[in-house]
Amino acid sequence: MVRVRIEDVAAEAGVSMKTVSRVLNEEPNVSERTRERVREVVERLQYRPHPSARVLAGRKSYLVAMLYDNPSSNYLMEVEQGVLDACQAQHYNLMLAPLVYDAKDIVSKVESLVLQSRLDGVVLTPPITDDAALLARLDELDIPWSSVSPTERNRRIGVIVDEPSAVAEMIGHLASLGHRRIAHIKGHPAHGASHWRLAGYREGMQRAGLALDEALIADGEFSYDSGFAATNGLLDLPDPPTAIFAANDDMAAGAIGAVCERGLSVPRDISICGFDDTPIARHIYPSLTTVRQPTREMGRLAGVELLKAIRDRGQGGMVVVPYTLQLRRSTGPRKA
Amino acid sequence: MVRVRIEDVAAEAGVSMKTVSRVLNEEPNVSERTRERVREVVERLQYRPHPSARVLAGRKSYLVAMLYDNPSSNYLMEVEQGVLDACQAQHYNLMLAPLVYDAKDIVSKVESLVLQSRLDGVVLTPPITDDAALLARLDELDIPWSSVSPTERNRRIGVIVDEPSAVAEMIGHLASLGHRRIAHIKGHPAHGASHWRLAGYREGMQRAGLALDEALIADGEFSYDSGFAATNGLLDLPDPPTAIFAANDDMAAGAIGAVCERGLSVPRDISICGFDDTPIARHIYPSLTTVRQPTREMGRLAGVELLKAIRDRGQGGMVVVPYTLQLRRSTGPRKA
DNA sequence: ATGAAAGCGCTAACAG
DNA sequence: CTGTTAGCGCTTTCAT
Repeated sequence: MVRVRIEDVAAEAGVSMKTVSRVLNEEPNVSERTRERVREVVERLQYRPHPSARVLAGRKSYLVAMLYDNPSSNYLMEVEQGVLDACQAQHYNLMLAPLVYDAKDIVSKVESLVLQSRLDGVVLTPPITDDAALLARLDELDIPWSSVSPTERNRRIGVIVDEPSAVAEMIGHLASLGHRRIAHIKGHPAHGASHWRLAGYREGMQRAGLALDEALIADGEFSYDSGFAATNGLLDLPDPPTAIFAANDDMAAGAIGAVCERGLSVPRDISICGFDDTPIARHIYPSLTTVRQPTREMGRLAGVELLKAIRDRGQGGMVVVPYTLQLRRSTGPRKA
Repeated sequence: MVRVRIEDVAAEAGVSMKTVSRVLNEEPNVSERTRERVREVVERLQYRPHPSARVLAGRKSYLVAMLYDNPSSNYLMEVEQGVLDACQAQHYNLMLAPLVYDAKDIVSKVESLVLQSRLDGVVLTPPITDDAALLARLDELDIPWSSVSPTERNRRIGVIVDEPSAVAEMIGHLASLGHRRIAHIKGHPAHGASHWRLAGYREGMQRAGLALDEALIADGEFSYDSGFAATNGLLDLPDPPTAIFAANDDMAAGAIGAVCERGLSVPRDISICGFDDTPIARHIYPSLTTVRQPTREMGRLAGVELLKAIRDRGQGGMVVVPYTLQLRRSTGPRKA
């Protein structure tokens, strides 16, 4: 089994190398008949261009990187799979770039990464999506970038879900179960998602006509432990909440842990809900009511939009994907 | 910022391109003085070889693939990170190759992958580790391969933990808590791990001097749902177990769900333990007693051993890494 | 121990 | 619309 080269295809199709190259790269100036013939030969010979030769000769690297901070979160790994889906479909390579989000030298780190590896573009994930200096530098270098769930929603290219509406709807669900004292455990302050989820909480409370008690808004940082601690604080309040909306599933899991630890029961004594629909949501007891974001699909779309922009600056945009409320067993009617 | 090429280094050091190349690739036939001088210039100019040029000109691809079946398991993503650690450290690229494990055409699929992408080697994960036909073909093609937790432990290159001992120790722990009727939920039959964990269960029971009741050995397939179903079966037994060892954490989570569903309590009414120490183990209530495998480290070592073999056939071997018992809250004394 | 020349397989720039 | 020529930056081969 010896490798088929572009020359072989050209000979077989009775055209020049360059014509084959044009067909492969969907460049203009090839007649439809020739195009067809070349495609047929490519298919028959199972020809695949040699990636390194392509990169070396051309000005594109066919390489994009995904920049991320927390390498072991479930969420990120789902996104990664999605980005990978998009890249593989278009024969791009994906480079994983774990970054310690230390604002000090992040710009220069990314800069050398981009230059050294000749990246064609980058996918940004929270909270790196919100580093203004980095975004500015990428623009200067003319490197297309695409963001997953950036805080600034009108930022050119990327994917978002309408988080405030999702949360407001979730609060509405709790209200419809009779809850009036609904608490919120906030996410990590550096993540834009925390901001939008809090906004959705406020809006949901208002829409449901419920009083906003600042004592019911607790600090968290997206981790299990922070959800656990925040819940203990809430339960110690003189007039504790009957429902808690945690800004993500990990914190909701922590909340359930804290409630169970006190010998209370979810949802009988208190309802808990989260956000993300990570695998854990189905695997804890009781199963978690949460907002489902199509995480993998979001990664894929972020990749697709980025590749559009790479092919043609000016293409690619901000895609809004739908969320869904996953009503499971951790929420129920307010205790009589 | 223009790219430094090997020519620039050569000129600066007053030698030929080829000499620089020799130093870079640690080839012989360069005097120590020259070597030093070249290294100094490389450092000063911050020179990095262009990966594509290297691949195109040479016979190595600097590319290894990780073959896997189930793309969304926590376990696999940890392993992947580890393999990535090893690759990045040695400037190799990692290609992710999700494969539908359908024994029929897996050999030819892998074959074309290896040939088309010119892989220098592959990392295999369960259950692909155990496909004899595939292993034979890789050997024929002279492609080095490294396995993570293969069933056959004397298979040349890879990483394992001593699973039978780990499980036997866990059973010993349960026995020391007074449990005598200890059940086991088996893993997926196609995975070698299932075999070893069952063996460890039998051995542990024997060592503890406990009777082996085949009715207490239930089928599972590593999923939450299969653990849930198996547990329901066990609890319906005329003389149900007081402790359950599930072959992985997901099934243990399912077991806890099934127990809670019946209004029973873990560990008061029944003890549950798992295997793997995935993130879920700390995030469910009660937190899960389990066997910790250093998953990411295992991926890294599989990568390291593979790269040794790539550099020099005959190098690389089977590494045994230590396990640890993570005693948490899901196991306790047998109910009086 | 070192170097010169000839590609690797493709695309860019320029001709027709 | 199509083809020719000259590299991309490195490693290989073969001299010296």
